[in-house]
Amino acid sequence: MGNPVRVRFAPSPTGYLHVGGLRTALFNYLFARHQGGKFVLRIEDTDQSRKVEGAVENLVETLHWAGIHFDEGPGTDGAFGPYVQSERLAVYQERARQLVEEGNAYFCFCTPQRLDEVRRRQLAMKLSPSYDRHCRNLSAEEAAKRREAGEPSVIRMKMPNDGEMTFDDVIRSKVTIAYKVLDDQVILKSDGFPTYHLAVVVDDHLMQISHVIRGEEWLPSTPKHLVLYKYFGWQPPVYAHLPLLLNPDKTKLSKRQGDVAVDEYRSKGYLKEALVNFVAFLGWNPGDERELFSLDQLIGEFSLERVGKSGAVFNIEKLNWMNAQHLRMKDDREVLVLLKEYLEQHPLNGNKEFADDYLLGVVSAMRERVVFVKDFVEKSPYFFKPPADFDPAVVKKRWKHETPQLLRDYMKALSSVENPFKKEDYELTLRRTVETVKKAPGELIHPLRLAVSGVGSGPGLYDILALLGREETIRRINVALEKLS
RNA sequence: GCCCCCAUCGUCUAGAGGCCUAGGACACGAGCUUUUCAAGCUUGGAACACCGGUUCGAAUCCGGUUGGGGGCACCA
Repeated sequence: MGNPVRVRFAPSPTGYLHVGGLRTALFNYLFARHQGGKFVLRIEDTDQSRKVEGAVENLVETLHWAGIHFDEGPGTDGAFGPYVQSERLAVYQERARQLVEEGNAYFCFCTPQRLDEVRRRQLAMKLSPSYDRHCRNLSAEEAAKRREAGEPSVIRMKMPNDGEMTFDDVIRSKVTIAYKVLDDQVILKSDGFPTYHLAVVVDDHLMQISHVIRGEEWLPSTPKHLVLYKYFGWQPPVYAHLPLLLNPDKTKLSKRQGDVAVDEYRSKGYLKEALVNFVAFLGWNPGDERELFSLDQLIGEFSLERVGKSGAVFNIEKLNWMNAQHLRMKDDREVLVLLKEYLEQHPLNGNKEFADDYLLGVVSAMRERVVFVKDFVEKSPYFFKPPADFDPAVVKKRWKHETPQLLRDYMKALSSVENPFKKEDYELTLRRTVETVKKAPGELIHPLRLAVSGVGSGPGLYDILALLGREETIRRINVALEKLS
């Protein structure tokens, strides 16, 4: 066995957790747990201009909601903190200075305007934009003099002039890039903050990260990181670059084309189980035909070897299906808890309280027919309040001349039954009622459903009646009679 | 423009040279079941981007083409 497995999820706190971020976090988490390693959360807030108030808290909260818990991170200190990069400035500055002293980096005094001009010129000449290394050969003395004079500067790393680098990636095997297409990257900005490239290398090393599992957008800059490892004389981690999550038009997943924030899915009523399961299958699969997994099962099965290379479109239809599946896997009691939560947050008119037993009845009647918890209310509102109106199409189809009489007969029969409190009693009574007048059951069943629910579809009629109870059933029939006759 | 990555049904994917007249899932169509709607079951249509090689044999290996994506900041 080699070094202990330590992985990290390192988002920048720009507001909310993106589903792509969730996927990256999840893969890191699954890998860590499967391997018996540690999962670290590190906040990459080295761009002051992109700071968003409360973003870290929100990020952590969302991760926890999804069931992804970190072993070390902000507020959960391990031996390698702090885990927020803006609190580690001195570390980066010292390392940057070391690089300068050893001749692997240099001070650069070029102004943003000059850089801009250079870039424009290069573009005009159809060259790829990169720093022209104007300050690379400044003497140490001159650099010191200009810095003392108060001239703003950054530190750039020196890229080798020629040759190429080949590195291994668990997902893509070997990747080769020529040094000459790589820039003398800024590693320390003029405000004293590091750029991503320096911070990520220093922190991953100091935090003893064994595997870097991150999005494919980092693949082209990995050689820069590797060069830094070489300059520092450190052993680089194992890299695994995950395929991107895509919009339906195959571009990199972004808002404008649907929801992208985990919070949005959460508030739309997606179960964390479904979202996690779904996102895990974007780029990974267990190799057989199972696809419904709990988080624990994912941990048990996950491996980087089974991660694919090509981007995956975020397909909401399948997510919906998975949500329904996960909802069905829960027993009635668990669903009851979710339903009560929903009811609390979305009070019906009159704020009526419903007994657990009643709600449990609704759950078992509707569970095969819902995708979201909210559907219990939205797809069968008649369980929560009497129908305000009646579906005209159904009225037209089912409400016949003889209907009112049939309904009256049924009410009468119901009233005379001793104890019509069981589902079977509603059915028996109905069959007897139609038999006496020589009608088909359907001639009463359909209008009766319409009368009590206002619509033409739903759970078994007798389930509805039994839940509503005799009194309410009769009340609703009378209202329907009044409104529809 | 330059560099890197990728390429199987509309979508997510299985497939690591013969088991592939390419399997599963979502979505879609049909049927069965049923008091309705779902669910369930059965079933249908639907893909190896293209061209060359290698090989007795290629979705699988190699090369090229095309297509798509990503990256080229004092952003991550």
